[in-house]
Amino acid sequence: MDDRAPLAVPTLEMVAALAGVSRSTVSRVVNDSPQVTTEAIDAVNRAIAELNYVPNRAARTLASRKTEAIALVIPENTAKFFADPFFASVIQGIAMHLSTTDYTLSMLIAAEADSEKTRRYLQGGNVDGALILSHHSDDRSYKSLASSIPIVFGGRPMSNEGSDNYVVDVDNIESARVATQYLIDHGRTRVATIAGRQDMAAGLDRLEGWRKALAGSSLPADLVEVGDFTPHGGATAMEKLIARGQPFDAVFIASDQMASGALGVLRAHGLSVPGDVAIVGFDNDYFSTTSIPPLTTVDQPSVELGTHMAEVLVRLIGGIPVDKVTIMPTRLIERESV
Amino acid sequence: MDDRAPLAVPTLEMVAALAGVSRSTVSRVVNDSPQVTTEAIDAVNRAIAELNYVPNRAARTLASRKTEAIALVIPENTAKFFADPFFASVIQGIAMHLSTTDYTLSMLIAAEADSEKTRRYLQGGNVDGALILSHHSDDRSYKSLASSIPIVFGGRPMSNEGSDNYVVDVDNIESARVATQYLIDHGRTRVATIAGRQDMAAGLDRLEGWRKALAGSSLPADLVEVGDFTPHGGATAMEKLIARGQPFDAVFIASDQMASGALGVLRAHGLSVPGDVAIVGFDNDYFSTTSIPPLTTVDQPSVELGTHMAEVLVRLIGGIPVDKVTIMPTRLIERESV
DNA sequence: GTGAAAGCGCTAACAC
DNA sequence: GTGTTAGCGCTTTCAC
Repeated sequence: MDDRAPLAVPTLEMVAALAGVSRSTVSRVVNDSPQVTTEAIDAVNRAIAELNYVPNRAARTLASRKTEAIALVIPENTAKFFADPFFASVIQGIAMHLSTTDYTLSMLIAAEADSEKTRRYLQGGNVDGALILSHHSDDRSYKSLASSIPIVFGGRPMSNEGSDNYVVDVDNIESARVATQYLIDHGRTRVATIAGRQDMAAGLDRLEGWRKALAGSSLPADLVEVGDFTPHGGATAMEKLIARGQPFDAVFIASDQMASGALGVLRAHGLSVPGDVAIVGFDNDYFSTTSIPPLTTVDQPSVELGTHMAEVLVRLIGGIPVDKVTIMPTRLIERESV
Repeated sequence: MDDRAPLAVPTLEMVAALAGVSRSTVSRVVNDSPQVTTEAIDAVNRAIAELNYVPNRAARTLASRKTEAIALVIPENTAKFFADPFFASVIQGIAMHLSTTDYTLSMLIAAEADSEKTRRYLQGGNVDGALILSHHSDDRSYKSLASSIPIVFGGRPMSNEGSDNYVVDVDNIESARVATQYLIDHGRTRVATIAGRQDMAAGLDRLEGWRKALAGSSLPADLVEVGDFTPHGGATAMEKLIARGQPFDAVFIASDQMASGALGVLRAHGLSVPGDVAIVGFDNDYFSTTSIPPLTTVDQPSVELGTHMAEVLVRLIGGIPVDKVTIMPTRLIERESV
């Protein structure tokens, strides 16, 4: 109507004027301060509605020193696994949970080249806290950050000496042990493994679990090939395993994605599952349900892992006490590959 | 060393003092203003390094009215497809590209319940622009936003009447037509389709392409079942297709994820691929390369789609002219399912 | 319970 | 080329 003030973004001051109160009062109402009279609240809310007022986040952040933002740091090498259903689900869980709060989610692909940039961003008062997704060896730099800003790790950091971090994880060692033991309990005596990347905790720990199970049954633990958690990596690892020429009747594969690649190779070599080779995977992603045969695998609550990470961080920021370490439960899903 | 000023975050003012210049000059250096003497630049940079100064983003945003932030809006219904390799790749492309710029990526899961919240966020001066990922019918609300903030759509909006939007997409109709024609050219005469969700443009358009090819060859176009782009949906659709009792010797499936589910059903029914039924999928995700048999499919440059979306938006924000519509090329990958 | 006043840390005219 | 001066829109003591 009035073209002279075309896109005037309403400010708190305008709301105050319209409501007939001071800016402080408007601010109090907006921030749910308890000590404001009902009348004032009503007047202000009416004015807010009428003006279609939206608080300016930058101004708020500047004045309050709170950003209401959380960073999701994904190391570049991990970003390549974006398509991995496990990671995707974790991220989805994080995003979904945060969308129910007032926090904003900033996604950061941390270039390994200049971790400086990431550190600056995190320390530059851009966010109230950070979620750091599972990654490899050089996570020491992030750990140091924890002293200046709340941080929650998804998957234990590689360098876990201090173990003074907040982390949400599953018990990879025990889960892998159980999975391997399952194979042994089903009469398999030559149990190989396709391990995950050895520069990631999950890769390391699942291999460790496999070793433990074998050691406990005094079975040889020599058949190990390392993959990279991708289908292609799984296929390559399986090729190598077969090329060794040593017989095996079972394989514990550290991720269903790798299993998807491995299964194809097995079939190409005329090896049947579970007839010739029994398989147990890890993740319980959709591949494991649609594969031929459906995969016996270790289920981990991926979405919940994300949800919980977000929850822990939000509490941490809010000064509410939380457990440093949360281990989410896994369970073996029995299907037809064993 | 000096415990009396423990965590004093350095400000621009401190840098100015240390460098012996005014705050304006520091600001100019930080913002790469051309008209500053080399000496001044050096002095400032030295001070910045010494103090480990990081500009406060909120203050900057407040003063300059630029946020240097971009929102990635993912409609809640789309968020469920987070694990879909196609979406994951697009997001990865976006994030990777943005990480090379100064822009920050805010991920927003847009709850359908209150799209108000999303709109407010986008209009509240929190971001300089927004990327909106492919979604369903009620995208009209977002389109109206385009007048107040630069917006780029990934995948054409459903309600494309005005077509006055910036969009990055592939030609789904033509790609599907080519895929279907390929089946026909290989002698198949009863070509069915498993379509994608009909409340998404990609679902609609790929079905349309299939129809076109069939019409062009005067073959019947009656065998269509609708899936939801997930493996499970693909399996269900295939079950229905088979349950019809009408013979078919080929199926164009609107996504490789659905094909993964469908393939299992085919096998369960003792139908061989491509012997009994030829299959062409869509996406060229990793499933198509590891499946048995490897899938002939339509490749779309998913990561590049994301990269390009980000590029277009950044230009748009910068006031640099860009094409409204970008259609990225697809190509048929011939493998062994036909 | 409410208002006044003083910034939060930075950018952006405008002078010099 | 560089400094001065105003704010950007909000929160937050501190009085009243």
